[in-house]
Amino acid sequence: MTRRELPLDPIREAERLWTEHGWPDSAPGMAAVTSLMRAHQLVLSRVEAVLRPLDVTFARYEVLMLLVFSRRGTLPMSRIGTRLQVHQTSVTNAVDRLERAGLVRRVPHPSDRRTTLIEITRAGREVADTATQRLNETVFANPGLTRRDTTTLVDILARLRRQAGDFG
Amino acid sequence: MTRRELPLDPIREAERLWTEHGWPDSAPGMAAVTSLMRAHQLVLSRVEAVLRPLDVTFARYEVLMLLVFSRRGTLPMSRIGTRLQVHQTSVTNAVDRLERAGLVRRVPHPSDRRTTLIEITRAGREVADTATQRLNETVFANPGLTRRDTTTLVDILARLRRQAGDFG
DNA sequence: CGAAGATCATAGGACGTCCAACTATCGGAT
DNA sequence: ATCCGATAGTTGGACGTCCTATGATCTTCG
Repeated sequence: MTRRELPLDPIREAERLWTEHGWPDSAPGMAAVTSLMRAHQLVLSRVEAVLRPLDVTFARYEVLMLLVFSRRGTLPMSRIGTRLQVHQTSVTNAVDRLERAGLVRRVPHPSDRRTTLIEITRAGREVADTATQRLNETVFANPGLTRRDTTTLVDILARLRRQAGDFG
Repeated sequence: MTRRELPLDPIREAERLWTEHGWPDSAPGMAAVTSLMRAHQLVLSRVEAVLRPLDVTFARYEVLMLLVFSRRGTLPMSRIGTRLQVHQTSVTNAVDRLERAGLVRRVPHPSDRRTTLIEITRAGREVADTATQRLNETVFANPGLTRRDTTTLVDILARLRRQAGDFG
């Protein structure tokens, strides 16, 4: 199907080249950034494959779960954006699709007419539950790493995120 | 500007909720997947900010570097796709834009009329050099992690990628 | 040698993300 | 009381990624 000539890790290759070309101090950082890009793609596609039959994407699944975990099953758009760390327009996009699919509903905020509240529907909760179950079973319970690597990864990325001003 | 109420790490929060809701075995995996998504976004936006003034994106930068590192400054489209682990259509897209910007050129393959060779231009090399220098200085030399964390991260993600069939 | 199968590249479409611009609405300062 | 800056959402556009389908070209094998 593909090539059999022992496919080396392209990122290790790049790191070697980086060092040889006189940028040894930047080689590890380059490798880290590149690894992150690839790993993200791989993991995302695994997740999307699981969600596809349910007609949701990971982005929309995250919105649903945020609503499921909220007290009243209701949140302002703005709150969704800050919690998920995505641009407001991405929230509008996700909510548009979720609403079209009948999984959430836009309702006016009682006191502030600028804000729109998003309310999860019965169908939305069902999709969220099914999706969670399948993701837990097929991906989260088996992310492709040992338990030890998994927690180390989470810790390191937490430091990276904090350092980037993500939360702390 | 935003809220001052000590913003906790949303991912730690989610992990806690996951455990409380009866999915303790999947909580670490969920946290890992989610962390990867966020970290990817953060790092990518840092990189794109550096490249924007040069009118290239990271995806196109990667194509340019692949060509820079190749013997003759020439590679078939298909080769670019497999090396960068992206879909063929993404390569077509990137090459279209690079060619429009005069950074690469499409030339016919001498013996196989199906394949198209991509050749980097003088201008392409200059952009690649400048971009590399700036990325090295501003991002790769300082990825937001200690050197130790950086190498650990690369190692863990390598295991993840191999496990997903990325190379090994 | 000729048909069937594999490979290469492109076109069109769906999605998510960001940015810039714009409209409403709120709220605080003068 | 009013004016002006901050905040909430939407719209339109640029990009990257994938998927499916399609047209050319090899390649392999009966």
